[in-house]
Amino acid sequence: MASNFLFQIHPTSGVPIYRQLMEQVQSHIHAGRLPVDEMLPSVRQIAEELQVNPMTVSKAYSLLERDGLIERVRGQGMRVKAASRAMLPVKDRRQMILPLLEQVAAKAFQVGLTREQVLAALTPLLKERGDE
Amino acid sequence: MASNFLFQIHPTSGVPIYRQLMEQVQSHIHAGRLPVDEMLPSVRQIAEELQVNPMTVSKAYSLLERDGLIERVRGQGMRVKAASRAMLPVKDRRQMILPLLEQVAAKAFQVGLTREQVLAALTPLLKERGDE
DNA sequence: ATTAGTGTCTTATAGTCTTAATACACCGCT
DNA sequence: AGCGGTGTATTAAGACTATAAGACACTAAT
Repeated sequence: MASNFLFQIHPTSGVPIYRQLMEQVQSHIHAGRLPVDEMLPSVRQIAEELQVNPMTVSKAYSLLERDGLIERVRGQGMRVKAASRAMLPVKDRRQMILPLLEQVAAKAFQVGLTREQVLAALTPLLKERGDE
Repeated sequence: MASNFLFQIHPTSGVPIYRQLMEQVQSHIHAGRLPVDEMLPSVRQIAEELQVNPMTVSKAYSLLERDGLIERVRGQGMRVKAASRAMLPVKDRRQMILPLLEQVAAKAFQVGLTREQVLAALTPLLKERGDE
């Protein structure tokens, strides 16, 4: 029940489920929300919660292992790899959100919204810096 | 050669090409960049410029016609439909960028960036309000 | 030893996305 | 009538995505 807040799928986005999962695991690791040596939620657990096929989750895990972010512990599950540079400095974490921000800029231009209008719409959506 | 700046495809995003095209046409119409009765770039023209199959472009156009945004003029091409509420008020155009902004908020939280850090990264990407 | 829990492999099925090459009906113009 | 321009239908193929049901090797705990 721990991964309730960790993952969520947008079925209408067009982005494959396994890729959405990969991105989110990666983000959580780099944000320090999934510390090194922490065990990830099991394949079947995520599959159950998100109402998704276990093999789809397994695919995301396999690719993350291939990328060196997590490692497989036989009979136990997946673990955040020590070698993975978890908890990156702010500068690098900013890098991770940049593509999305560029997308926002492009969309704002297409829709014809000014800088101020975009910022005014975004600001209330961002958390005030409560926990951690 | 007119559609050079109107459309651009992100091949790595995972989002189907025809859906990227649909979104951008829709944005351009609602921003007033494609006025009512304006003829859209031809299927073959877009296909050539984006190095994409004509049927993929046609699929986007067909779905946009089904949605009532554009209409087919036999032997000529596609035209921005009069009934389509082009040039929406700011309030409605803001609505169109909202899902993307929510995505930013979620990602910012995952990556562990504060509100100020996100705004500081986004601001320079947004155009200063030059033309139109 | 048994049980329940890991991730993964296998086989099969279905659907979506994209490309390719051809062909058609239509329009505007010469 | 002919030409070049519209969008679209057709057929075929290939790659990718997701699901289903079953099986396997392994581990931890009882």
